[in-house]
Amino acid sequence: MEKVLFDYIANYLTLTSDEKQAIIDLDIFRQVKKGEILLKEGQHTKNGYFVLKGCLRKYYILDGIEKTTSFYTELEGEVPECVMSNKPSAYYISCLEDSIISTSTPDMEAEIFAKFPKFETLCRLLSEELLTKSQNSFDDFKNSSPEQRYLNLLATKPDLIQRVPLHQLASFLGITPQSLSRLRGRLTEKNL
Amino acid sequence: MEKVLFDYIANYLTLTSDEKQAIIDLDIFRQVKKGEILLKEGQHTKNGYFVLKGCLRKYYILDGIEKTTSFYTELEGEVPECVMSNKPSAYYISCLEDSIISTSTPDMEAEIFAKFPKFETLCRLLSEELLTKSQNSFDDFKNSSPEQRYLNLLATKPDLIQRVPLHQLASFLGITPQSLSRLRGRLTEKNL
DNA sequence: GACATTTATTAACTTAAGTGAATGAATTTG
DNA sequence: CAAATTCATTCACTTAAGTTAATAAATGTC
Repeated sequence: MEKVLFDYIANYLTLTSDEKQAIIDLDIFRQVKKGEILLKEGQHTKNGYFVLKGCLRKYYILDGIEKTTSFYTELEGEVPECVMSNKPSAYYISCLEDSIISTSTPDMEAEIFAKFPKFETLCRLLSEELLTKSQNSFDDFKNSSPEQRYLNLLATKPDLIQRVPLHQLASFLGITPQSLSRLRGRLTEKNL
Repeated sequence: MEKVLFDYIANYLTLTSDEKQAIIDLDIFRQVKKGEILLKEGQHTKNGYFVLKGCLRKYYILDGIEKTTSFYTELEGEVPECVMSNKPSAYYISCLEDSIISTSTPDMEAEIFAKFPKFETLCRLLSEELLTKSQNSFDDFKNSSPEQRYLNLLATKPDLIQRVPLHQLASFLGITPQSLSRLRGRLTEKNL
């Protein structure tokens, strides 16, 4: 798994073997079993999550209904809001497939930034890029209909539709499972 | 305007007078007149924008229709995607009110990070916080109906509804101007 | 001040999403 | 393997959003 992570980092900057060793020494890799819940509503974790293999899901429970808003697959992840804010988490993060993830905490970051300032640059670049992507996705979401969102997902992340239960995809697309089912019916009818 | 900016920064870290002077020396403040377009679709700006006073608007033109996806008011702003990606901009940024903004470029950042590493920490913290906020807003958007979104906006940013034309608010809320008008009619009828 | 443009609303009609309920298939679990 | 749970689909019905068009008010411009 080190290789997967280092290849990813190599897109942003070059690490010396010292620096790589410092990351390995942090002992950040963790195996997670399908179904395990990493974060629950009301909890105060300090862990950020980054997926090396597998898939995590972020969801809220509103009026007793699960509302999935994100999936994290290979080379994706997030730092939960509660890590930054000290407020209890408003949502859950669970594991959809047996996964290997890396976890980090603000303390670990502070420690490694002090030793290797380069890592702070890395984190800055990553969060700037993620911010831009998040804003882009949000704009696209606002500018498109449920059908366009589904087709867009099909075009950009076809694997998700295979890996993930459809009713979870539905709330990810901002609609109900019934609507998604109907929408797919309409589409396959059109493309006979 | 320096004071406004420095007070904002003070929420994240403490600056020495040397560091403040370095910012002033960058000469980043700029007056923008209502109606001015700061960024057009197809352009390749290197400028990020941060509003000290006034209001900017981000919009796309799709099928000849303006789709507003963001407003930036006091102490808000963004670094356009084209700054990061070298791709031409997919959207416009225009000025809704006579405004005072600060602009920055990656070159300016590199220069000041080299002199004062603290500024890189500031930028990391800011983009991490903005990322969390962006993800939060996106989640809320997915989890709510147009009516809930409008009511939420009314509760959290009542000033926007005064400052901004309603048809621009509509696409910001992910609906058409007609739907927003109807929705408001429904609401005022309920609350007689 | 007259004219053009922008903005907001309203209405009639179409389309699609939400809701509640039922069903069967697939998957999980004891 | 049987029972329970989860998952996907379908249906009938309700609600609301999209669309097209018309109108009037507000705003900006020569």
